[in-house]
Amino acid sequence: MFIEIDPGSSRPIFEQVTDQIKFAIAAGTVRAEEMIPSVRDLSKQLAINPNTVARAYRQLQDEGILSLRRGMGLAVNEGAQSECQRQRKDFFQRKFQNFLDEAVRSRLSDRELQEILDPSRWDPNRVQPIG
Amino acid sequence: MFIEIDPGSSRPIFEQVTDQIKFAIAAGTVRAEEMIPSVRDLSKQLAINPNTVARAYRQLQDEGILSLRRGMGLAVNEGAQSECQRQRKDFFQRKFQNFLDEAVRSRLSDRELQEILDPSRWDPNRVQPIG
DNA sequence: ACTGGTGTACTATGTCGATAGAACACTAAG
DNA sequence: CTTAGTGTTCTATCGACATAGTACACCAGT
Repeated sequence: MFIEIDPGSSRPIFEQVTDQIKFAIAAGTVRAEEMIPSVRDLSKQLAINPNTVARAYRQLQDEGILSLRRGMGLAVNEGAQSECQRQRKDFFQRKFQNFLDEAVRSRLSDRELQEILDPSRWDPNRVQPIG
Repeated sequence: MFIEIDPGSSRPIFEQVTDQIKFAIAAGTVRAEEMIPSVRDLSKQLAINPNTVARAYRQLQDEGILSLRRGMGLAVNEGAQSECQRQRKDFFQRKFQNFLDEAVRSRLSDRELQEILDPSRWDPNRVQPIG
Protein backbone atom coordinates (compact mmCIF):
# COMPACT_ATOMS: atom_id res chain seq x y z
CA MET A 1 0.00 0.00 0.00
CA PHE A 2 1.52 3.28 -1.12
CA ILE A 3 0.21 6.51 0.33
CA GLU A 4 1.43 10.09 0.13
CA ILE A 5 0.74 12.71 2.78
CA ASP A 6 1.01 16.46 2.33
CA PRO A 7 1.81 17.93 5.77
CA GLY A 8 1.33 21.47 4.45
CA SER A 9 -2.21 20.86 3.28
CA SER A 10 -5.06 22.46 5.16
CA ARG A 11 -6.85 19.12 4.90
CA PRO A 12 -6.31 17.16 8.14
CA ILE A 13 -3.84 14.29 7.90
CA PHE A 14 -6.31 11.71 9.20
CA GLU A 15 -8.70 12.63 6.36
CA GLN A 16 -5.90 12.35 3.81
CA VAL A 17 -5.28 8.84 5.15
CA THR A 18 -8.94 7.80 4.92
CA ASP A 19 -9.17 9.21 1.39
CA GLN A 20 -6.08 7.46 0.10
CA ILE A 21 -7.01 4.13 1.65
CA LYS A 22 -10.41 4.37 -0.01
CA PHE A 23 -8.70 5.20 -3.31
CA ALA A 24 -6.35 2.25 -2.90
CA ILE A 25 -9.32 -0.03 -2.33
CA ALA A 26 -11.15 1.48 -5.31
CA ALA A 27 -8.06 0.92 -7.50
CA GLY A 28 -7.80 -2.69 -6.33
CA THR A 29 -4.38 -2.19 -4.72
CA VAL A 30 -5.84 -3.92 -1.67
CA ARG A 31 -8.71 -6.31 -2.30
CA ALA A 32 -11.51 -7.68 -0.17
CA GLU A 33 -10.49 -9.93 2.74
CA GLU A 34 -6.92 -8.61 2.57
CA MET A 35 -5.30 -6.94 5.56
CA ILE A 36 -4.19 -3.31 5.54
CA PRO A 37 -0.93 -2.13 7.18
CA SER A 38 -0.97 -2.01 10.98
CA VAL A 39 -1.37 1.27 12.83
CA ARG A 40 2.30 1.25 13.86
CA ASP A 41 3.63 0.22 10.45
CA LEU A 42 1.72 2.86 8.51
CA SER A 43 2.57 5.55 11.06
CA LYS A 44 6.27 4.78 10.61
CA GLN A 45 5.98 4.60 6.82
CA LEU A 46 4.27 8.01 6.68
CA ALA A 47 6.26 9.51 9.58
CA ILE A 48 3.09 10.53 11.38
CA ASN A 49 1.69 9.73 14.81
CA PRO A 50 0.08 6.32 15.42
CA ASN A 51 -2.92 8.04 16.97
CA THR A 52 -3.56 9.85 13.70
CA VAL A 53 -3.58 6.57 11.78
CA ALA A 54 -5.75 4.95 14.44
CA ARG A 55 -8.27 7.74 14.08
CA ALA A 56 -8.43 7.17 10.32
CA TYR A 57 -8.85 3.42 10.81
CA ARG A 58 -11.60 3.90 13.36
CA GLN A 59 -13.50 6.09 10.92
CA LEU A 60 -13.13 3.56 8.11
CA GLN A 61 -14.59 0.94 10.44
CA ASP A 62 -17.51 3.23 11.26
CA GLU A 63 -18.15 3.62 7.52
CA GLY A 64 -18.18 -0.14 7.05
CA ILE A 65 -15.13 -0.18 4.77
CA LEU A 66 -12.91 -2.17 7.15
CA SER A 67 -13.59 -4.89 9.70
CA LEU A 68 -11.64 -5.80 12.82
CA ARG A 69 -9.87 -9.20 13.05
CA ARG A 70 -9.07 -9.22 16.74
CA GLY A 71 -5.38 -9.69 17.37
CA MET A 72 -4.67 -9.64 13.62
CA GLY A 73 -5.54 -6.21 12.30
CA LEU A 74 -8.07 -4.72 9.89
CA ALA A 75 -9.39 -6.36 6.73
CA VAL A 76 -11.15 -4.90 3.71
CA ASN A 77 -14.84 -5.72 3.62
CA GLU A 78 -16.55 -7.61 0.83
CA GLY A 79 -18.46 -4.88 -0.97
CA ALA A 80 -15.89 -2.22 -0.18
CA GLN A 81 -14.35 -1.85 -3.63
CA SER A 82 -17.49 -0.83 -5.49
CA GLU A 83 -18.45 1.43 -2.59
CA CYS A 84 -15.03 3.11 -2.66
CA GLN A 85 -15.25 3.52 -6.43
CA ARG A 86 -18.55 5.33 -6.01
CA GLN A 87 -17.11 7.56 -3.31
CA ARG A 88 -14.01 8.29 -5.40
CA LYS A 89 -16.06 9.33 -8.41
CA ASP A 90 -18.24 11.48 -6.18
CA PHE A 91 -15.18 12.97 -4.46
CA PHE A 92 -13.70 14.29 -7.70
CA GLN A 93 -17.06 15.23 -9.15
CA ARG A 94 -17.71 17.42 -6.14
CA LYS A 95 -14.18 18.80 -6.20
CA PHE A 96 -14.41 19.87 -9.82
CA GLN A 97 -17.82 21.40 -9.31
CA ASN A 98 -16.43 23.44 -6.40
CA PHE A 99 -13.60 24.54 -8.66
CA LEU A 100 -16.03 25.75 -11.30
CA ASP A 101 -18.26 27.45 -8.75
CA GLU A 102 -15.39 29.33 -7.20
CA ALA A 103 -14.07 30.37 -10.61
CA VAL A 104 -17.47 31.77 -11.56
CA ARG A 105 -17.91 33.52 -8.23
CA SER A 106 -14.56 35.26 -8.59
CA ARG A 107 -15.54 36.36 -12.12
CA LEU A 108 -12.71 34.52 -13.82
CA SER A 109 -13.19 35.27 -17.52
CA ASP A 110 -14.39 32.53 -19.87
CA ARG A 111 -11.20 32.96 -21.86
CA GLU A 112 -8.99 32.38 -18.81
CA LEU A 113 -11.09 29.41 -17.67
CA GLN A 114 -10.90 27.88 -21.14
CA GLU A 115 -7.12 28.24 -21.14
CA ILE A 116 -6.84 26.52 -17.76
CA LEU A 117 -9.09 23.62 -18.78
CA ASP A 118 -7.52 23.21 -22.25
CA PRO A 119 -6.43 19.53 -22.38
CA SER A 120 -3.67 20.34 -24.84
CA ARG A 121 -1.91 22.24 -22.06
CA TRP A 122 -1.93 19.37 -19.58
CA ASP A 123 1.35 17.72 -18.78
CA PRO A 124 0.61 13.98 -18.78
CA ASN A 125 4.10 13.15 -17.51
CA ARG A 126 4.09 15.48 -14.53
CA VAL A 127 2.38 13.02 -12.24
CA GLN A 128 2.28 9.26 -12.14
CA PRO A 129 -0.04 6.93 -10.29
CA ILE A 130 1.36 5.55 -7.06
CA GLY A 131 2.14 1.90 -6.68
CA MET B 1 -17.99 44.67 -1.77
CA PHE B 2 -19.63 41.26 -1.56
CA ILE B 3 -17.78 38.39 0.05
CA GLU B 4 -18.84 34.91 1.06
CA ILE B 5 -17.22 32.92 3.85
CA ASP B 6 -17.46 29.18 4.37
CA PRO B 7 -17.02 28.56 8.11
CA GLY B 8 -16.87 24.80 7.55
CA SER B 9 -13.95 24.99 5.15
CA SER B 10 -10.58 23.75 6.30
CA ARG B 11 -9.10 26.86 4.70
CA PRO B 12 -8.58 29.51 7.42
CA ILE B 13 -11.09 32.35 7.37
CA PHE B 14 -8.44 35.06 7.13
CA GLU B 15 -7.13 33.44 3.94
CA GLN B 16 -10.62 33.25 2.49
CA VAL B 17 -10.90 36.98 3.12
CA THR B 18 -7.57 37.82 1.45
CA ASP B 19 -8.48 35.64 -1.54
CA GLN B 20 -11.88 37.17 -2.08
CA ILE B 21 -10.63 40.73 -1.71
CA LYS B 22 -7.99 40.01 -4.33
CA PHE B 23 -10.67 38.53 -6.58
CA ALA B 24 -12.86 41.60 -6.08
CA ILE B 25 -9.95 43.85 -7.05
CA ALA B 26 -9.19 41.65 -10.05
CA ALA B 27 -12.82 41.84 -11.15
CA GLY B 28 -12.84 45.64 -10.78
CA THR B 29 -15.49 45.61 -8.05
CA VAL B 30 -13.17 47.92 -6.13
CA ARG B 31 -10.77 50.00 -8.20
CA ALA B 32 -7.47 51.69 -7.50
CA GLU B 33 -7.54 54.56 -4.98
CA GLU B 34 -10.90 53.37 -3.66
CA MET B 35 -11.36 52.44 0.00
CA ILE B 36 -12.29 48.96 1.14
CA PRO B 37 -14.76 48.32 3.99
CA SER B 38 -13.44 49.02 7.48
CA VAL B 39 -12.33 46.22 9.75
CA ARG B 40 -15.42 46.62 11.92
CA ASP B 41 -17.86 46.91 9.03
CA LEU B 42 -16.61 43.84 7.20
CA SER B 43 -16.45 41.81 10.42
CA LYS B 44 -20.11 42.60 11.07
CA GLN B 45 -21.10 41.90 7.48
CA LEU B 46 -19.40 38.49 7.53
CA ALA B 47 -20.24 37.75 11.18
CA ILE B 48 -16.61 37.03 12.00
CA ASN B 49 -14.18 38.50 14.50
CA PRO B 50 -12.61 41.92 13.77
CA ASN B 51 -9.19 40.47 14.57
CA THR B 52 -9.62 37.98 11.74
CA VAL B 53 -10.37 40.76 9.26
CA ALA B 54 -7.50 42.84 10.61
CA ARG B 55 -5.14 39.94 10.03
CA ALA B 56 -6.26 39.65 6.42
CA TYR B 57 -5.87 43.40 5.89
CA ARG B 58 -2.39 43.40 7.41
CA GLN B 59 -1.34 40.66 5.02
CA LEU B 60 -2.73 42.51 2.02
CA GLN B 61 -0.67 45.51 3.06
CA ASP B 62 2.43 43.36 3.34
CA GLU B 63 1.79 42.12 -0.19
CA GLY B 64 1.52 45.67 -1.48
CA ILE B 65 -2.13 45.32 -2.53
CA LEU B 66 -3.50 47.87 -0.06
CA SER B 67 -2.11 51.07 1.46
CA LEU B 68 -2.92 52.71 4.78
CA ARG B 69 -4.64 56.12 4.82
CA ARG B 70 -4.15 56.97 8.45
CA GLY B 71 -7.40 57.75 10.21
CA MET B 72 -9.34 56.88 7.04
CA GLY B 73 -8.83 53.22 6.26
CA LEU B 74 -7.23 51.14 3.53
CA ALA B 75 -7.10 52.00 -0.17
CA VAL B 76 -6.43 49.85 -3.22
CA ASN B 77 -3.01 50.48 -4.71
CA GLU B 78 -2.38 51.66 -8.27
CA GLY B 79 -1.10 48.53 -9.96
CA ALA B 80 -3.14 46.22 -7.77
CA GLN B 81 -5.73 45.14 -10.34
CA SER B 82 -3.36 43.62 -12.87
CA GLU B 83 -1.40 42.01 -10.06
CA CYS B 84 -4.57 40.49 -8.59
CA GLN B 85 -5.62 39.26 -12.02
CA ARG B 86 -2.30 37.48 -12.37
CA GLN B 87 -2.66 35.93 -8.93
CA ARG B 88 -6.24 34.87 -9.65
CA LYS B 89 -5.28 33.15 -12.89
CA ASP B 90 -2.41 31.46 -11.11
CA PHE B 91 -4.65 30.47 -8.20
CA PHE B 92 -7.10 28.56 -10.39
CA GLN B 93 -4.38 27.21 -12.66
CA ARG B 94 -2.68 25.68 -9.66
CA LYS B 95 -5.97 24.43 -8.25
CA PHE B 96 -6.95 22.64 -11.42
CA GLN B 97 -3.51 21.11 -11.80
CA ASN B 98 -3.76 19.77 -8.23
CA PHE B 99 -7.14 18.33 -9.13
CA LEU B 100 -5.70 16.51 -12.12
CA ASP B 101 -2.67 15.30 -10.19
CA GLU B 102 -4.80 13.89 -7.39
CA ALA B 103 -7.13 12.22 -9.87
CA VAL B 104 -4.22 10.50 -11.61
CA ARG B 105 -2.61 9.49 -8.34
CA SER B 106 -5.82 7.82 -7.16
CA ARG B 107 -6.06 5.98 -10.50
CA LEU B 108 -9.36 7.52 -11.49
CA SER B 109 -10.12 6.03 -14.90
CA ASP B 110 -9.88 8.17 -18.04
CA ARG B 111 -13.55 7.46 -18.69
CA GLU B 112 -14.63 8.74 -15.27
CA LEU B 113 -12.39 11.79 -15.54
CA GLN B 114 -13.78 12.58 -18.97
CA GLU B 115 -17.32 12.35 -17.63
CA ILE B 116 -16.50 14.75 -14.80
CA LEU B 117 -14.84 17.30 -17.07
CA ASP B 118 -17.49 17.05 -19.82
CA PRO B 119 -18.72 20.64 -20.32
CA SER B 120 -22.11 19.42 -21.54
CA ARG B 121 -22.78 18.20 -18.00
CA TRP B 122 -22.05 21.52 -16.30
CA ASP B 123 -24.93 23.43 -14.82
CA PRO B 124 -24.34 27.05 -15.79
CA ASN B 125 -27.22 28.25 -13.63
CA ARG B 126 -26.09 26.59 -10.42
CA VAL B 127 -23.80 29.41 -9.38
CA GLN B 128 -23.82 33.11 -10.10
CA PRO B 129 -21.08 35.69 -9.68
CA ILE B 130 -21.35 37.75 -6.52
CA GLY B 131 -22.08 41.45 -6.73
C1' DA C 1 -11.78 70.81 21.59
C1' DC C 2 -14.80 67.09 20.95
C1' DT C 3 -16.79 63.01 18.80
C1' DG C 4 -16.59 59.17 16.08
C1' DG C 5 -14.36 56.35 12.94
C1' DT C 6 -9.79 54.53 11.09
C1' DG C 7 -6.06 50.42 11.75
C1' DT C 8 -3.19 48.24 15.21
C1' DA C 9 -1.52 45.72 19.41
C1' DC C 10 -2.14 43.01 23.33
C1' DT C 11 -3.88 39.36 26.59
C1' DA C 12 -6.97 35.65 27.54
C1' DT C 13 -9.97 31.80 26.28
C1' DG C 14 -11.66 27.88 23.54
C1' DT C 15 -11.52 24.59 19.76
C1' DC C 16 -9.29 21.34 16.83
C1' DG C 17 -5.63 18.75 14.73
C1' DA C 18 -1.42 16.51 15.81
C1' DT C 19 2.07 14.66 18.75
C1' DA C 20 3.93 11.92 22.79
C1' DG C 21 3.63 8.33 25.91
C1' DA C 22 1.45 4.92 28.63
C1' DA C 23 -1.81 1.26 29.45
C1' DC C 24 -5.30 -2.19 28.16
C1' DA C 25 -7.51 -6.55 26.03
C1' DC C 26 -6.92 -9.58 22.49
C1' DT C 27 -4.55 -13.24 19.57
C1' DA C 28 -1.04 -15.65 16.65
C1' DA C 29 3.36 -17.86 16.96
C1' DG C 30 7.11 -19.96 19.34
C1' DC D 1 3.11 -19.96 29.10
C1' DT D 2 5.71 -16.37 26.92
C1' DT D 3 6.47 -13.14 23.47
C1' DA D 4 5.31 -10.07 20.08
C1' DG D 5 2.09 -7.85 17.44
C1' DT D 6 -2.93 -6.44 16.75
C1' DG D 7 -6.41 -2.15 17.66
C1' DT D 8 -8.13 0.75 21.37
C1' DT D 9 -8.30 4.18 25.02
C1' DC D 10 -6.62 7.69 27.97
C1' DT D 11 -4.04 11.91 29.57
C1' DA D 12 -0.94 15.62 28.57
C1' DT D 13 1.20 18.91 25.60
C1' DC D 14 1.75 21.90 21.57
C1' DG D 15 0.49 25.03 17.75
C1' DA D 16 -2.73 27.31 14.63
C1' DC D 17 -7.07 29.46 14.19
C1' DA D 18 -10.80 32.08 15.92
C1' DT D 19 -13.15 34.66 19.37
C1' DA D 20 -13.70 38.28 23.11
C1' DG D 21 -12.43 42.39 25.13
C1' DT D 22 -9.48 46.26 25.94
C1' DA D 23 -6.39 49.88 24.80
C1' DC D 24 -3.72 52.85 21.81
C1' DA D 25 -2.44 56.44 18.11
C1' DC D 26 -4.28 58.64 14.32
C1' DC D 27 -7.43 61.74 11.57
C1' DA D 28 -11.95 63.75 9.48
C1' DG D 29 -15.94 66.33 10.65
C1' DT D 30 -18.45 69.26 13.50
